[in-house]
Amino acid sequence: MLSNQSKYAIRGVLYLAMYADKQNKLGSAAVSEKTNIPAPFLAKIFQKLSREKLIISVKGPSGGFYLSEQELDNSLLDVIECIDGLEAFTTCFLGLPNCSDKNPCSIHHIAAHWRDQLIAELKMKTIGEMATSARTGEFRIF
Amino acid sequence: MLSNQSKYAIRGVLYLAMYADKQNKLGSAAVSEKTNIPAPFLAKIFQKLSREKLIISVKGPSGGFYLSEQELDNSLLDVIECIDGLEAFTTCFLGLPNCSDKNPCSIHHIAAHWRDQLIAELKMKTIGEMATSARTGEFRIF
DNA sequence: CATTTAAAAGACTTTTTTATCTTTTATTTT
DNA sequence: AAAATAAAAGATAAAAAAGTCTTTTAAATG
Repeated sequence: MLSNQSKYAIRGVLYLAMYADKQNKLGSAAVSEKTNIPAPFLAKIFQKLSREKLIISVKGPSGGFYLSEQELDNSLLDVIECIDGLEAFTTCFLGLPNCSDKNPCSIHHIAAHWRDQLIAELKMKTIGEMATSARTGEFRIF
Repeated sequence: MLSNQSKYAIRGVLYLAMYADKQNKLGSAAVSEKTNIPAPFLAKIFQKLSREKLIISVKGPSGGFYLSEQELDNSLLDVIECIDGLEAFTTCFLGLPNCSDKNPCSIHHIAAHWRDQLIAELKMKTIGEMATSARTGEFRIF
């Protein structure tokens, strides 16, 4: 469903949201160590995310990555969209070109409804909300 | 979510279920032409399916592939399982090793419910039922 | 029984995804 | 301004998935 890149991106961003801020920036190497995400790969992913303004990057000494209020307001779906795009969510489950509610493929009715729900939920959840939940121990990110 | 192989497998099997039987076997080349699935790739997929007894293969003149009553009773999930396995459905959405209801990842609650429903429905639907629906024009497979 | 037909099996190629490494650029501190 | 630090960018490598081709094996028909 999600590519490894997207999975790593979500985990990396949530780690930053939880443990980094303007005063305490974190390098990709540090996050890699804590989350067991391959370091150079995570660096690439952070590059993409910062280019799309989903995280803030600061070069030089005491530089690193963090999220401000603004970035914390983005949704999980924004992160996925930045890395994978939305094709996996919007294209037919069986890969048929003209599949739709009016002209459904064999598993359209099974899949489409539930997929819409998933998208809706991923769109609602902000990074900040998720980080708060994680801090209260509601779930873990590594 | 599903690999191309699984998508092709579902479409190929449904085509056989609809248009082939013991008297009228179909070769992979014929199915390929009708469904626009790359011919040698479909042949590979049919090999796997016949090895797992999800379709019947007969060699020689007037040979080909078809499904008998027995095969028509298998579920869509059986086809997916034969090709991709069930990992995509059973492993954590974020790839965390110990993710479970008790010890959830950040999107576990969002994703797990959705996925369970999808599995349940794919398990219920038999190839035969799907083929019948397709014949009545309820949906299309190419 | 030889020939023909069609699938099985397996080797091989290409493309995509995943991952790594090196060089460059920007920022801060001294 | 120079040195040090850390991310950006881009080139490269490895692995997996997708797709193709060739040879072998089995069955049926004349």
